[in-house]
Amino acid sequence: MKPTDSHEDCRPVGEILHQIGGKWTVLIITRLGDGPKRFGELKRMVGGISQKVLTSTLRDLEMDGFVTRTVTPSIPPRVDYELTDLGRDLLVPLSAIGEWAIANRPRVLAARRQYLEDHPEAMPKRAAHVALMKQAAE
Amino acid sequence: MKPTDSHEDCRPVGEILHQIGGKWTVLIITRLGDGPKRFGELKRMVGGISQKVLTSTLRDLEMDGFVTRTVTPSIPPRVDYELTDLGRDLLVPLSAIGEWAIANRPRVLAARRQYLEDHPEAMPKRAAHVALMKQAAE
DNA sequence: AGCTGTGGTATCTGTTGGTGACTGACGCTA
DNA sequence: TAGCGTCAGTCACCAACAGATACCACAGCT
Repeated sequence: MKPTDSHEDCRPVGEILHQIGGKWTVLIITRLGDGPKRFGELKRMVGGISQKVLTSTLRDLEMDGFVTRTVTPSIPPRVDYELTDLGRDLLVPLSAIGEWAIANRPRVLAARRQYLEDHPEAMPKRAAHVALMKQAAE
Repeated sequence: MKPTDSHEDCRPVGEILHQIGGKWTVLIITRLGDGPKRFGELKRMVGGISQKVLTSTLRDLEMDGFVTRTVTPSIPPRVDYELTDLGRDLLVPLSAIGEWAIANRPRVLAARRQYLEDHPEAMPKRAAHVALMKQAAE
């Protein structure tokens, strides 16, 4: 089987999913789904994100054409972020997968517990796993 | 310090999307959608992935309960990977977002070109952006 | 001996994301 | 009038992680 053909169908998927797979991206896009938001507003809504990371994530989303950035040069300055048509378009499959994640998280957590029972030596190395395991513990 | 309640709806989404947002995860899951595959078979089908990354990605997917790993201790050893029910379940929203990515990649690429025109000084810092820009250039 | 094909590990580097300090013009307040 | 907080960032530094390169053990074939 030739890698190249089927390959080309899937590369862009990987690329774009890699983009939106950033740690905070989904949170931000779904928050913006309710309407335009200011920078600090987003920061408070998301909770736990640093300014630097929020800034760069929003820059990326702006670069990809998912959000617009509107600056009002007042004192204090005001910056509004809003989803573009493309962003709202993305919101559809994104929230679909979001609902899937919410609905199936127990299954994933159960699978993790199971895995650790079956492979007791498998120390979870990745932080994300540890985080999920803590969720599983409660 | 809990910022918001709606927060809790979205954390799991971020976590799971971060997992499947790995560079190769989507490729692998969609390949496995056609049926069980052997390690080397997957490696050839995906094309360009290193063994280590394929191994660890499959480990993660196994840990999350998306694939099963069946070892036949022959010489040479044989390892088969197959989607679980949970994995096939995930395949549905995942391929939805996959189709979105394929359909909308031109829009994203156009947005990137536009952004670089509007902000000529904005050298893309992230490697993923550079990769996409190269795609945009051709 | 040397090669291929099997699945996987050891090591190293580039990227991501996180922390804390700093900006600059203003408004509150004590 | 000196200090503190708001707002939307930037900068320097750093730990953690993802992913690429190289290697391993085993068997069969030539």
